[in-house]
Amino acid sequence: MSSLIQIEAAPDLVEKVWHALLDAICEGSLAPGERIMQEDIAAQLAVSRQPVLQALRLLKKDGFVLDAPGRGVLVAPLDVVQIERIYQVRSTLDALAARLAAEQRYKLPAEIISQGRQALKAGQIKAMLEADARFHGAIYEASGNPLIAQSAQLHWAHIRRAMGAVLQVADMRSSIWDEHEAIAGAIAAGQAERAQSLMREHGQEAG
Amino acid sequence: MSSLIQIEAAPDLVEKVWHALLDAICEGSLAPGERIMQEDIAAQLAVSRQPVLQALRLLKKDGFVLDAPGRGVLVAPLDVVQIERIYQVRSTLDALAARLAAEQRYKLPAEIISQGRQALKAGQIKAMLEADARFHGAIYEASGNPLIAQSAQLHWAHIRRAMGAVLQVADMRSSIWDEHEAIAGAIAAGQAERAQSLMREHGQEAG
DNA sequence: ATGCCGTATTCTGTATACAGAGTACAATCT
DNA sequence: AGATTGTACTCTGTATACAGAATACGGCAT
Repeated sequence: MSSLIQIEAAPDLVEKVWHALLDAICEGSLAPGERIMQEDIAAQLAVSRQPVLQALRLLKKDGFVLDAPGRGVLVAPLDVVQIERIYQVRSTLDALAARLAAEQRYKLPAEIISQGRQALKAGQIKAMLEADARFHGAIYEASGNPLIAQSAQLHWAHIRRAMGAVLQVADMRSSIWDEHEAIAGAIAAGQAERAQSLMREHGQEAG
Repeated sequence: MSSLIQIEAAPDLVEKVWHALLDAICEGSLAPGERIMQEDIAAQLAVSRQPVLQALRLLKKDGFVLDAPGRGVLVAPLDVVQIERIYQVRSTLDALAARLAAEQRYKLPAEIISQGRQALKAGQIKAMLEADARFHGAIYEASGNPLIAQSAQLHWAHIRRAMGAVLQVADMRSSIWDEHEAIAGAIAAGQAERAQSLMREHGQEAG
C-alpha cells in the first residue's frame, strides 16, 4: 500500500457558501445592517438558493445574521454590548484553556511570540491578528479539550469582525505580547492558577 | 389599541424537526450509534426531506449526530471523555455566571431550592433534573449575558442525554441542594469570588 | 391633500425531481 | 473455497417548482 495523499472529501456547497458569507461579513463587504437576499447570494456564487438557505440558517444560529421577518435576513449590527459579552465568555474559556495547558506543562513554541512582536513592531495589522490567533489557538489545542477550541472559534469570528472596525481607529495595546509571554511562562512552569488568572486579566484588558 | 397576546410566529418546520430529533436523541429513543435516514424521519414526521436535511445539519454542528460518509449520519455515541469535556466547559461558564450574578446581588427565588429538595426527597428523577435546570437557568439569566445561557443550553442537552443513562444506575448526590443553597447565599451577599469558586467546585463534583 | 384599503410584487420556506457517490451483493475467475 | 470485479440499489446533496406571507405602491374616498 503506497502512501497516497488524503483526498479532501466533500467540497459541500453549503459549507462553501457558509465560509464565503462569513468571510464577507467579517471583512465588512457585507455591512452590518445590510439586507441579504438568498437569490442575490445564490447568483453571485453560482449555486441554487438551497445551499444559501442552509448556510444562512447556520449563520443565524451563531448570531451573524438576524431574522427580519418579511424582509428576509440582515447582517447583525456589531453592538458594543454584544462584543463585551463575547469577550466575557471568551476570556473565561481562555482562562480554562490556560489552566489545563499548564497542568500539562505545555511548552509554547517560541516563534509564535517572536512573530507577534515582529508584526507589532512593523505595524502589520493582519499579521498581528494572525499571531494572536495562533497564540490562543495553540493553547486551546494544548488544553486537550476540543470543545474549547470549537466554542472559541465562533467567538473569534465575531471578534475579527469587531477588530477590523476598531483597529482602524485605535492602536493595538503594545503590551499584549508581554502578557502573552508571561502566560506562556506560567503554563510551561505548570503554574495553573497563575496562568488562569493572568489569562483572565489579559482578556479583561482586551475588552 | 387593546393589548392582544403575542402570536407566536413561524412554526417553522426545520425547528420542529430539530426539536423532535433532539428530544428523541436525549430521551434515548434514537439510540447512540443508530443510523438515521432522512426519508424515515421525514415520513415519520410527515414532512419532506428538506427540513430534515437542515435539522440534521444543525444537529451535526452541535455534535449530536456524526457524519457517516456513504451511510448518512448516525447518532453520536455518548462518550465518557466527551461528557467530561462538556462538564469542564459548562462548569466554567457556570462559574462566570455566578460571579456576574453576585455582582448584582441577585436574589434567587427560594422556591427553586425548596422544590429541588422536595423532588430529591421524593426520589422523582424528572423533577430533580427540572429543578436543577431551573436553578442554573435562573443564574444564567441573572448574569445579564445571554451568550452564557445560549452556550450552556447546548451543553444541557448533552448532559440531559448522559443523565438519563447514568441516573438509572447511580443515585444523585444528595448534597447538591446544600451546595446550591450555599451558592445562592454567596450570590445574594454579593460575594463574587466565593460564588465563583463554589460553583466551580460544584461543577467538578458533578463530573 | 391626506389617510386608508386593495392589489401586485417580492421573497421566503417547503415539496418534488434529478444526478452523483457509495455500498452491498452476486457472479466469475483463480 | 476464496478473492475480486462488475452491477444494481440506496441514500445523500443540489436544482427546480410551487405555494404562502408580508411589504410596497397606487387608487379611492373623505
